[in-house]
Amino acid sequence: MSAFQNAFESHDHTHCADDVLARVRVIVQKNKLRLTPVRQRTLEILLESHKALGAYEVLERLAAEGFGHQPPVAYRALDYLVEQGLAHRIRRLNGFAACMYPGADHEPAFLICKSCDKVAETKGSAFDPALNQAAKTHGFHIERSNIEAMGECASCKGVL
Amino acid sequence: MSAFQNAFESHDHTHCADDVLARVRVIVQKNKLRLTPVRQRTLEILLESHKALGAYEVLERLAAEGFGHQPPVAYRALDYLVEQGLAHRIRRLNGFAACMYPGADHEPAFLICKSCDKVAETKGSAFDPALNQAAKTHGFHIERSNIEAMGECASCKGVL
DNA sequence: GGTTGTTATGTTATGATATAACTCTTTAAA
DNA sequence: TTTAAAGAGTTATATCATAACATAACAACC
Repeated sequence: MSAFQNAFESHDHTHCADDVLARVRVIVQKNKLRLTPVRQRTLEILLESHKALGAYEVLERLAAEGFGHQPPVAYRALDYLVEQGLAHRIRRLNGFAACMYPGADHEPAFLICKSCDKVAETKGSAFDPALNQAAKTHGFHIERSNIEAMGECASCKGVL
Repeated sequence: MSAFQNAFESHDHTHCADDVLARVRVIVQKNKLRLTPVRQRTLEILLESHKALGAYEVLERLAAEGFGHQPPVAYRALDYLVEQGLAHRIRRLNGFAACMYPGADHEPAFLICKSCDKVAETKGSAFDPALNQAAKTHGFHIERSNIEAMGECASCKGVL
């Protein structure tokens, strides 16, 4: 089973973000997470776009809204969200993006458009089969994995 | 077709590294690459271990051997190797590792052991099927992709 | 073989990303 | 209502990466 949140197509983004937030609320209840104001707001900021934001971009926003002004404020909130599976780190961009499938327990994979900078996440539940096979054969135990694919989205291809 | 250079198992590493270097020499000839002293030495340094090295670690080594002392010296050599497919960037570790399959035109995937810090590369030629499928369906054109899996290797599992 | 455009190497300086270490506050639980 | 733990804020600094510029080496052409 697989799903794909097409960040690249135009869509009702308010609905899209609200939907994620609603699912997050359920998880927060269920797992008794402490989604404090900074953390909640950080998640909302990530959800405003399908782009990966740098910690300092997030910090700027938080500071402007009356939260702390120093890097650890943003990093801590972001790290917490990542730990809880509510956000992902996009290494290639030194950035963070909200998880589009919170609670789904998946190994995230991303399509990153080099032109519009947006990031789409797929919810494939499993590790890459080839890598998984190689790992099994050699006794390597995979704990986490992630895939980042660079390229160009349909909209941007059309435009160029 | 798939292959796996098991960095985690004990092996004749001199042979392992020499073998890669031999294949690199062929590629250099064929593609008329300019594998200058800094670049060659940088590659050799990466090949000394199966670990990903930070640019500043490489720089220290280069500087000690009479090359330049400033960050761009290392970054340029490393970037060149990456561009030519002779090395890979391991984002998760902010590091670089020699490519174990130079010339094979593959989408690299890595197993990274959290205990011993070594990195093994698989040579699966293609993109992850699930992601590739999602991309196709939505008109996204993947140019490059990479997979990084964290976990623990067989040797380390045994030790712990 | 010298001129010339290109690539490579080195420098200084700075930008961007990330964390350590500590203080005060809030929260939850005894 | 005290108290231990978690959170949020601070200052300072570590780590990773690149911009911009000067000099040297190379190769290709007349």
